[in-house]
Amino acid sequence: MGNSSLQIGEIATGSGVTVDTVRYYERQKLLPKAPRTSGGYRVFSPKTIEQIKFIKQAQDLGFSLEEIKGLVRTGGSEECRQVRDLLRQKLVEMDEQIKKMKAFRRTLARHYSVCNEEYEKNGPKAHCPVLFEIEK
Amino acid sequence: MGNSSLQIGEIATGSGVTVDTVRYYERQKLLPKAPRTSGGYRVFSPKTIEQIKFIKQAQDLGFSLEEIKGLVRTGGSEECRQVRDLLRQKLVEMDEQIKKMKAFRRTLARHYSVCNEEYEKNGPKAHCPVLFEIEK
DNA sequence: CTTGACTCTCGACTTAACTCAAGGGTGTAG
DNA sequence: CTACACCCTTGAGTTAAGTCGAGAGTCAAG
Repeated sequence: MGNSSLQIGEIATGSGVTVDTVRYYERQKLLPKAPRTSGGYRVFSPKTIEQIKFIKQAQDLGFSLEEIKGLVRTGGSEECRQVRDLLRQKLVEMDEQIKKMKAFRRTLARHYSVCNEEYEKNGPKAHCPVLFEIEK
Repeated sequence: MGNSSLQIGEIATGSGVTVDTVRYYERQKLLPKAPRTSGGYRVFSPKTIEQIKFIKQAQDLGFSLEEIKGLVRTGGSEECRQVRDLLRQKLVEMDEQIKKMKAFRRTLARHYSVCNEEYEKNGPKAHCPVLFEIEK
């Protein structure tokens, strides 16, 4: 039974966001409503830090907060099947996304080598052939 | 020598954006400044459509317009080496991104199977164990 | 030579996801 | 008891990437 109640500033620094963001996430229902002390201070459990990291990670991958809310269902009254179905759908979407990323990576790699060859041949003043310059 | 001059509406429908967006991209220098007719209408070549599709594709993968501008260098006066270096850097970033996507996919997949098992066991009223509910 | 569809600019509005400022309470150390 | 670092709410501001409206010009068809 370690000391497991943190205040908002500790949550913020622990998870790499600002206190404003933590409050914002609570308002947006991405985090459960934190209980309060008699003085009105929010009280958090340490796992809130992990929750925020999860949110940030998903966000970094292009999920909107609205979508993340779906992945996270703070409400608790949601039925398990709904969450499960949403997760399955997200998995499919991610597979597509990964595929697209790889394809785009190949596109960029091709641009890179065209660009590189041109540079090797004509030096720094080369007329860059990438994309919009490709249009000859 | 096919007919190769389109007006903004054709570009827009051809690339799946609005005319406002095309003008916006021109203002933001994501597209070269289109020449005008005597009447002031912009004149585009059909490859503008491909250029816009490229932009949209990159954007869909999480690049900001500012980053895409870097990949695209409408200016023409840029040195080839700079573009090449930027491309190389972007390739590295994309590799990281793809790696992260795969890791997150695994996270979601784990959530999915936990969720699914719970559902199989306790039916639709199951207490969903995913993430924020994991904190039993 | 008048429709009607299309285009032009300019400036204001929108949405997402914060971010900040003002004005005021809380809590603990000295 | 008084600093001082925290915390609170409310409401306004910010940035990115469009989106919309007003008012006006262009151009092919009839």
